[in-house]
Amino acid sequence: MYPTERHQKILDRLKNRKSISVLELAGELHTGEATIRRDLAKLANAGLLARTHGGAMPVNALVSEIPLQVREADQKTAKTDIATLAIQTIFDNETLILDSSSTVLRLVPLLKTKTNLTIFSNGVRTCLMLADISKIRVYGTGGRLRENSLSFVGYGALAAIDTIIADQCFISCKSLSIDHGLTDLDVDEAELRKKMMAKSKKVTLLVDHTKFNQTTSFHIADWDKIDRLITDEKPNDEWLTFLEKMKVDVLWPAISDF
Amino acid sequence: MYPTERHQKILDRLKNRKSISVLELAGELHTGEATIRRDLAKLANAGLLARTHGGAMPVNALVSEIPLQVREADQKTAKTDIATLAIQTIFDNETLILDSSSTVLRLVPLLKTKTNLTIFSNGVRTCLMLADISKIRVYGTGGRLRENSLSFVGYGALAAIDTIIADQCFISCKSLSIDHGLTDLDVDEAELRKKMMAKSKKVTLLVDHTKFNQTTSFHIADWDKIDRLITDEKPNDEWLTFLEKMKVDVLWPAISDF
DNA sequence: ACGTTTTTAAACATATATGAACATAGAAAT
DNA sequence: ATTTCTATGTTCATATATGTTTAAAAACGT
Repeated sequence: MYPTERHQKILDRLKNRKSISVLELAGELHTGEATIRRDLAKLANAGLLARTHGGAMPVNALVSEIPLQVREADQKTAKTDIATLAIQTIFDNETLILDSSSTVLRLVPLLKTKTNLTIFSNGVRTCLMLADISKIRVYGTGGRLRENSLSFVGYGALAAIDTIIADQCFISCKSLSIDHGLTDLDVDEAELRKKMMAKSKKVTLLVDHTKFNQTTSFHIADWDKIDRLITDEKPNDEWLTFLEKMKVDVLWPAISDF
Repeated sequence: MYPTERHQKILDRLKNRKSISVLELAGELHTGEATIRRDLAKLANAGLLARTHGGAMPVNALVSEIPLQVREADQKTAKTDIATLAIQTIFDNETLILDSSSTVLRLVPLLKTKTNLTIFSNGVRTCLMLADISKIRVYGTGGRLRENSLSFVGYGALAAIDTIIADQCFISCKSLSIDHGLTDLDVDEAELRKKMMAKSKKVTLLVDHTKFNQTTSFHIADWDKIDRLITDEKPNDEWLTFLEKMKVDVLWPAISDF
């Protein structure tokens, strides 16, 4: 049996179930566990299913994004580290664009240390948190509301971003790859981030280390669009060399240990 | 069973309950207490439930996250009465505009009884509550965020409303007067409501009885722009005569006592 | 306020799952 | 026929998940 044929069978089996195990698949498809794991890794990478320990779950948006939220909760300190570095790159009187990601959201409380900021965001939670800081002018993009991420996307959001020019934008994404650049699971979010970057003089990417060397369905940008990358762990030498070549400034917490 | 799958089950179980205990979950899901505690910690960390001693409570995360303002607390039954009447004027497949007022907000939970609605709103809380009802397409206007009302106003909001045509709009206001029509305390909110009315085939005003015979600074509209008025008490004869002359349909709760 | 009981979170132990490295076999290309 | 490539299996160090124990914290009854 060819891999592609098996991939299809795996997806078929998963369609009618809420989950399936590696062992189960290995048995039914008469192949080894390693093979199944490799298959699942590919399918998960393509966004066709969600990997779990011991098996996989279908990615019916509803089901899949919740576990992702949970997984993200683990990275709590990572995101705080990132935010602490990021706040140092922001200056008084700037106009910023913030995306709707939870990583960027962590930056919001720290913004109260700056004065006279103007901030645009498509994140409902981001806007809500910013509303507490009265000295910041906050603009929401509006647009279609994505329920699971509580963010505005689509034509309305794109049009809103189109009307402005920002000094900086801070964005995150689901996955990073040297070959494929930044990618995301949602086409609307990807489009919007593309626009955000285009309308900003400087682009900073905030991502924790778990996002490296992964690819998801929708392309956001290539590395030449990124000015600065802030993460929670020192990237490996391959990445550092690559990022230097692409003229991306890289910041991670250890850098302050000198 | 995988952690992610169990997380989902925990959330499912919690959906229909006011609380659930660790022991109960451990029993039903055939796993140890420690595991459940670890799960709950993660889910709570992700904001998907609230931890209690011995168990967990559902946290309608989106809504409860926002402290309900004092304004919303009083006139509670009045606004519920109004919402109950208003929902009967809404039909499946309609496109609605809702303003950001707390009176109109009370209408949102009742919208789940309708199908295929498309809703535009400038209220952040309105959008958040609507996000819970997955079968509704929700569009936020975006614009400058007014902190105290958590609503979007200004050019961005006006431009967003300008792009649409709605079947109905539901708006409220600070004060009503026979001579001066509808008025509000905020110039931006007034402008926006004017635009909302202009872009709707039918305009319904939701106001409790305390708003009658008052005037505030900014003019929203005269009575000829209003198609229907829903309130919580029968207006006096002067008002009834006037509203009849202006061809405004008036609804109040007593009307259903027949 | 006090002591008792329950609940919790951290530390540890164990079992299972994972991905990387390597090896092998068969298919495709030369 | 030989080489190259791909798919698969095997092994192993590591990561993850769960259960168990224990000390501290919180809730409770008196």
